[in-house]
Amino acid sequence: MKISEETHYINTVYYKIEQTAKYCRHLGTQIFEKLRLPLTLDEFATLDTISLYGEICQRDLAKLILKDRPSTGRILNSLDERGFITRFADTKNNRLVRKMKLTKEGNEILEKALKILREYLANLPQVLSDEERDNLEHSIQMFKQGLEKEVEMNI
Amino acid sequence: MKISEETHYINTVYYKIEQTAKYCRHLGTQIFEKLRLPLTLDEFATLDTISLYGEICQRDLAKLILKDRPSTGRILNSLDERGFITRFADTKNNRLVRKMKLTKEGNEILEKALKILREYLANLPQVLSDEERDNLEHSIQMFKQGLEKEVEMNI
DNA sequence: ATTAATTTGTTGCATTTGCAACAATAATAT
DNA sequence: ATATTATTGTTGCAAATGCAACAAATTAAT
Repeated sequence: MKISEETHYINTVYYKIEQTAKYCRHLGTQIFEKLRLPLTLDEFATLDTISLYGEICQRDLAKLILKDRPSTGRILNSLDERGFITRFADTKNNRLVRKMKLTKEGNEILEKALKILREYLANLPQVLSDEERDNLEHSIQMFKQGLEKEVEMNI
Repeated sequence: MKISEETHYINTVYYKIEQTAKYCRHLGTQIFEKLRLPLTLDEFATLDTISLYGEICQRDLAKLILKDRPSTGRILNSLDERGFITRFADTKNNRLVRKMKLTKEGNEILEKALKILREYLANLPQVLSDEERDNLEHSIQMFKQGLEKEVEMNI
């Protein structure tokens, strides 16, 4: 194995961020399966985000949960069929949009999942110290803001 | 819009990392298309990683390029058909494996892509200062190492 | 010596994802 | 007034992805 001193892709910060993101997703789905939660990670993030904003239209939600519009619509269809959200017509800037909010059942399932998750995560060894995590959050925030100027997300 | 003070998923470091990773991937593919490079981002990363290691077996490569074994095999099939790599039988721990290395054409296309990329990236506004980027690399490295103990990647 | 377990790579399939095109509606321009 | 552009959500399809199952070959166990 010969290692060159030139920068290679796998040594860049882009690679490290993608790698870490994959770890996060794997770990997240593994935890959701292990705990037998009746929601996927994406569904949980969706319910949690709706609960944060109260009422929100689909496109705004799509931007928040990092999905495109069709994927967001499909996730919402499933949550709707299972009675966790209701969708209703509303307006945003005088424009007709489809907004949604949590139902009583949606709130209950979200609270239940949150409770189980919090208990589980509290018993995990801490990955970073508080200070290190603050540093990471700050650095990645700066980096993301730099990228935002260059990239077109088209959602 | 009511904002609660509780932590919500979209405020966690997991979310921020996934978000930033998506930006990286979008930006990467957009640049590769804009520059009309004859490789995709994944193909470039594959060639670049093979060139770094010289000779490597598929499974080890899969771990490095963050793909599973089938996806890695398919990327390699395509690079093989286009004459950028050759594959040959070899042994690793007395076990028969399929290794690969770059062909002359593979080296040329990689160098050409690297040259175009370097020129383009040199003219982009710097996203982070050197110090900030070092901080980010260090923080995310620590975080990744913490996650590695908890997550099973199965590649 | 047989059997069981591991490692590596491939195949096939089901799921997910991304993306373009469309419909509906409203804002803006001419 | 009409046409153009923009926004939102859906549909449909192609591509990518993940995953289980398999084959081949080697190591470890009994």
